[in-house]
Amino acid sequence: MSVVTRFAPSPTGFLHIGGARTALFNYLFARRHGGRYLLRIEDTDLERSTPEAVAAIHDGLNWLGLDGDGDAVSQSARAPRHIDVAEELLKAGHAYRCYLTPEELAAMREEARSTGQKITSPWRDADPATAPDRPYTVRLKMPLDGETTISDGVQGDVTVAHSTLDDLVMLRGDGSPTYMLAVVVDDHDMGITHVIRGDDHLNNAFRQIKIIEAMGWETPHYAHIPLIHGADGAKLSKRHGALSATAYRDMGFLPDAMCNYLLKLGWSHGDDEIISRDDAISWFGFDGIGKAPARFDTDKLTSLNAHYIRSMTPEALAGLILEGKDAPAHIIERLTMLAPAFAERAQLLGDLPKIGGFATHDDVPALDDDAKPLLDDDACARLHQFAADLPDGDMTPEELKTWLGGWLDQNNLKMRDIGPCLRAAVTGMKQTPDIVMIAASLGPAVLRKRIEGNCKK
RNA sequence: GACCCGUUCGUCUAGAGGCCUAGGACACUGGCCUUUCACGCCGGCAACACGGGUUCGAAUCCCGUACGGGUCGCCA
Repeated sequence: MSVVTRFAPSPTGFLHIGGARTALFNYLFARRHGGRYLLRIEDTDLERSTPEAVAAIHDGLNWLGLDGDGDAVSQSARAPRHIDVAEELLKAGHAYRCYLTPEELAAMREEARSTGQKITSPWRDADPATAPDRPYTVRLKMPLDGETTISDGVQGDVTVAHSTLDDLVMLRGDGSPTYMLAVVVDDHDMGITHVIRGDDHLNNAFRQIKIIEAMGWETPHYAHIPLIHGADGAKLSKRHGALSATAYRDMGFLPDAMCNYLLKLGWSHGDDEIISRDDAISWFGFDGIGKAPARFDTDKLTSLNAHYIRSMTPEALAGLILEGKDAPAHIIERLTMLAPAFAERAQLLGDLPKIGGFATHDDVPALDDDAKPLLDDDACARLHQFAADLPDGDMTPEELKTWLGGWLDQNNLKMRDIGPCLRAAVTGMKQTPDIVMIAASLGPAVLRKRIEGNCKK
């Protein structure tokens, strides 16, 4: 049997971080089994669904490399089909028209809540001839006794007594299908074999199964994954910072880091931490998923991001340092050489231009507050001497290091006498990678210009 | 309230009765390296929610308690 999974977000905003993980798990499971991973937009609630939100979700999925196979299905477009199924269930006697008004329902619900009972519509077994002339909903007839057990891929065997299940509404008073009906019909029609979703749907599954059984369809395999919580353990909400996947892109996180982090959040493969997409595909399975909700930890995401930044190519890093701007060939070459060293101290993509900005041009860089104190009169005197003695030709870092060693000996100086002040004058900063490597990459002309510019006294 | 699910270091987790004086990662922290910062390396802190069983032996199995989460919509 070929595996078919789906990610079915409701387009009420952006791609939620929890949704992104659900999508990832669906994607991974499908790929693992050589199956298909589909997308369905649950836009049944037209009032809350917007085209912008649909676009935002696609944007988020695309960023993470989790586009669905083929075009996304729009649930709202399938309403006629959903209604047909409800009619069929009505005809077969599995469903009934319920004429309860919202007010009556509210009262019954309150009553049921206090007694711990489920609500039961009096119309379930009423004589159709007594039906009033007013809008009605179509409800599924739940079995009155017995129980249902779901063998969930993550939760294991879960059993619920039918006596706790109320007759779910499939068609609203205005004739439109509800989510409960729509998911079931769509999953069936799309041939979904494995339903992987948040465990907030676990209880719904028992209701949905009854529609499936009433239609005589095959029940899919379920895997209800635990939700993600905020750092304080509470449900993820706005006060926990960013909720949307793309907000993390804007903050400077890499999609690979995000996927790796999301994968590790609630799923594990022994002690493995850095997991490539290929490994994830070959290792992923429900047995590695924990049952308890996990807390979102930005620190760990950040450390993973730092790792993935370091693994980027020098060319890609150079592009990031330039923030997409054009630069002359010698600058590109310089940045490509320096990039790995810059990457070593970056945690977010936005750190790169801050760290390597001084190398993106040949002008004299401004001194920041930490660098200024390093350039006192003594330091500047040494730097002028250094600039005067420096040979004209370009040198490799090794050659410069050798020359510098000799120069220091001649002048009876130590590296600490020239390193910090040279760094300050040439980069404008107190902290950078190896100054010898930087100096070599800048070349004598730029070095002299910057020393003179920043040591005018 | 009813019904479902869960509970190992601060956080993510390894762990499927003896391999556990509980391992890894992030965070925190001591040190080394060094021209600064970072990386790296070495070390430290720190957990089986609680109480009963079962067993020669339990983080692992059973029961209860506490706490946390989820669901109970003509929302999805």
